[in-house]
Amino acid sequence: MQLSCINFIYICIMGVLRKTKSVKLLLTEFDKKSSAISVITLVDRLKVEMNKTTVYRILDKLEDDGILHSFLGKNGLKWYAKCKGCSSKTHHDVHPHFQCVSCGKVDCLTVSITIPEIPNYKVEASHVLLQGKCKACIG
Amino acid sequence: MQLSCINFIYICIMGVLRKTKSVKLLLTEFDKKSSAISVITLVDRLKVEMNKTTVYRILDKLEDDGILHSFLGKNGLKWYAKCKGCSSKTHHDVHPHFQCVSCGKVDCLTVSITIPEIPNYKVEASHVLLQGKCKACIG
DNA sequence: TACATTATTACAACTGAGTTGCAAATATAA
DNA sequence: TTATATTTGCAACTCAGTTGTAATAATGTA
Repeated sequence: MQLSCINFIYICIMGVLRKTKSVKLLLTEFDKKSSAISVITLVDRLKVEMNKTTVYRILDKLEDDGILHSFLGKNGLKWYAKCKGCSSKTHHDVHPHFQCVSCGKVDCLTVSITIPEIPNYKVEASHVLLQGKCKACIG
Repeated sequence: MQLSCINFIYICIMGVLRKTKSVKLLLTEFDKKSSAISVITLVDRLKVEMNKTTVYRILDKLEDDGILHSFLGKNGLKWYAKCKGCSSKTHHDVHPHFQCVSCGKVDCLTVSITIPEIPNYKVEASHVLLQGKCKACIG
């Protein structure tokens, strides 16, 4: 059973993040969709309910608290998705992301990509963005 | 023996790219350094010699002609590096890039990273950005 | 419930990378 | 040298993301 964001936030220790109307609305967006959402989409979708600054600041805090993780899409735009098993201390979401060139959708992939040992370099983090066609767009 | 950019450009078929003073200056920058250079660095370094619009437009053309390839760094900023064995038709430079968190330097890595087959996804391109410490910053 | 404290929000103004339109300048071909 | 096509500088713009501040709302405590 996957815990919804809304439920999760009521259970987990959220640091100093308050249960405001804006926070709840934002989390509801991530409950609706399992795939990632770009910040510009969120700002546009919630423009009636809240200011774009609020969106940016809440997303930033939710990431700090290990509820969401962020990454950059193919144009350098920021995306967010739900974390699975992250804490505020460590983000375990170092997984690849897939962006469909047809419909633009971005998914978190569960496959793990092996980064080989590279002489003279000490690799500490990896960002893998794959592009191609998603299931719906292949047919 | 590695051909310098300046020499390379005189030999290769460059489409409709003209040998202007600005093009030569830009290519000289890539001859000086073997690692990648960010656009903002280039714009700043060449601000006396040319307009930033010129920098952006020349880089764009050099990429089209397979002389340079571009990718996004950790902040979504654009970087360029010399291509090795690319033509204007196909860019072979689908290699990982490494960005040092200490000094900010970005290198093209020669290692190849295997992207596994992913069910329901047709992967067409991959962007891999590794972060950590480079040789100079490990010690 | 009421109050004090602290976090959050809206708003407007800003930053900075990257883009666009256009007239003037320059490279190339004839 | 001239005609043609490309390139350049400039200014103004776009747009994602940030910052300061005053007002507002959530939380803890009495």
